[in-house]
Amino acid sequence: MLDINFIRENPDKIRTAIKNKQVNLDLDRLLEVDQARRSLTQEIEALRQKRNSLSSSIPKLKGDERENAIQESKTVGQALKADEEKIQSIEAEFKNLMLFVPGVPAPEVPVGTGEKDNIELRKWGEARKFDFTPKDHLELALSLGLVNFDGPRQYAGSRSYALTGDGVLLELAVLQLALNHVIRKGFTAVSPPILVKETAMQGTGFFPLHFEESYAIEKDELFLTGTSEVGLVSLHMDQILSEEELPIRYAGISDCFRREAGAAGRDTKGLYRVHHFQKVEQVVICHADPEASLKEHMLLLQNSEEILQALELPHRIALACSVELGLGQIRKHEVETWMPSRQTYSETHSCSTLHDFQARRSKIRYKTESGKNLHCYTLNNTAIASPRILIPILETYQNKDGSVTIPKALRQYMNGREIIEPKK
RNA sequence: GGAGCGAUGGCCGAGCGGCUGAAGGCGGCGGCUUGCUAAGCCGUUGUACCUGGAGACGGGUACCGCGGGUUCGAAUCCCGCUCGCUCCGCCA
Repeated sequence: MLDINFIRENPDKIRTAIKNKQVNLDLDRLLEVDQARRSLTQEIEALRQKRNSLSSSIPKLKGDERENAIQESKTVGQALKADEEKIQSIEAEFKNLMLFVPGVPAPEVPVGTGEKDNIELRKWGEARKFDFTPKDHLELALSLGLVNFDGPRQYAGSRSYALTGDGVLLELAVLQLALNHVIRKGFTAVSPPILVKETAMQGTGFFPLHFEESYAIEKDELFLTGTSEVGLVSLHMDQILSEEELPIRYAGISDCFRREAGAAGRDTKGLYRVHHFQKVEQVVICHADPEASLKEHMLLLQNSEEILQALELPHRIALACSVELGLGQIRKHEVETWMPSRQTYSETHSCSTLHDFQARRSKIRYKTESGKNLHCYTLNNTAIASPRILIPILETYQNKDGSVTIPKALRQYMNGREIIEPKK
């Protein structure tokens, strides 16, 4: 959600954002409703003022004067009731439209219509050259006994899987590596609720637009979060923080659930696109300052790169173009890790700046030294997500005999082991 | 799941139809005091929106968990919901 004052004063910026992000929103209608809402509010407040002054005079009056005042107040009350009913629908429409106003992309964000317009900023590492025919992660994982698809498919449906044996340990290892890495950077570990109310989904910007992406527990009116970002940001919902608390840096760890509603039939094989995964997520709540926010953004990006470097996985950083940005995102960097079987860099991390988009929805503010309450800025980035990250690990670290060498950084979390051998 | 109790400002806590944006205390801030001194005294102290003003600041409206109702008038009465606590039951 954006500041309505900003929207009123900068309709052109919003219009451009709507166009470049390809958002479906009638801005003129919003401005119209805003105008109607304001003038009706003024009318209502004038009526209330009248009623209040009558009410306070009534106890002091006697006889006819008192009766007249009561009658007049009744009349005012009726007019008020009519106006209040009228404003209800206006207010509802206004609130709904406000939920669809996009954040304005940062100046450096390229205008684009698809992934092809993202700008590659840098690459790290060299894609491994194999002197044998490499297997893909699916073949490797199956032959090493790291995963079971056949069973889960029957009782859990498509895109389901069970990690087994060393697959479980490998997943725990990457999660621990990432979590410890960001904890060392001063982030506070949090394992937040993943079953949340609609208010948290709306507050973080996932609802109403991406309602179809989440699993709903209808019976209890709860939703499964697709990222711990929801739980972490919502931790401070409706709060006025003190300035000294900022920036707040969290390392969330949680199961993540995604319906992949718009991706039917895409990436159905293997561990790339699944409904349920584990993720260590970085979330920052900082001052309402674009510069400070940018610094935090770069810090988040750096953390993720360092984790991939610790794993010695080749990757690249791309600046997402306008249409690739989510509704609230101001800027986003994709971190893409080289996946040998796909012969391409594929997204494993996503680093976003949202300015006050989430904080306004979630009512997260802080009090400045001068006593003003400002909405915080929020940011987030993946630290690691599994099992997707297992794809480049298995494929990159595979050996000719079908075994997989465990990356050095993970060995301390794998009982010091160096290799995963095929089952006999 | 059953029974009961509760939700008031940053915190504690009074109010239980008009005099209450809300007593009192704590905390915070400003000032005074400097022989009650890790203290005393005085003042001040919420949030949002509308509106006037360059600003300082002023006017108005709303908010006593949330939403509705009764009433000329609701923190106070009624209904629904949410959350918390206690007891019973069930249970990782």
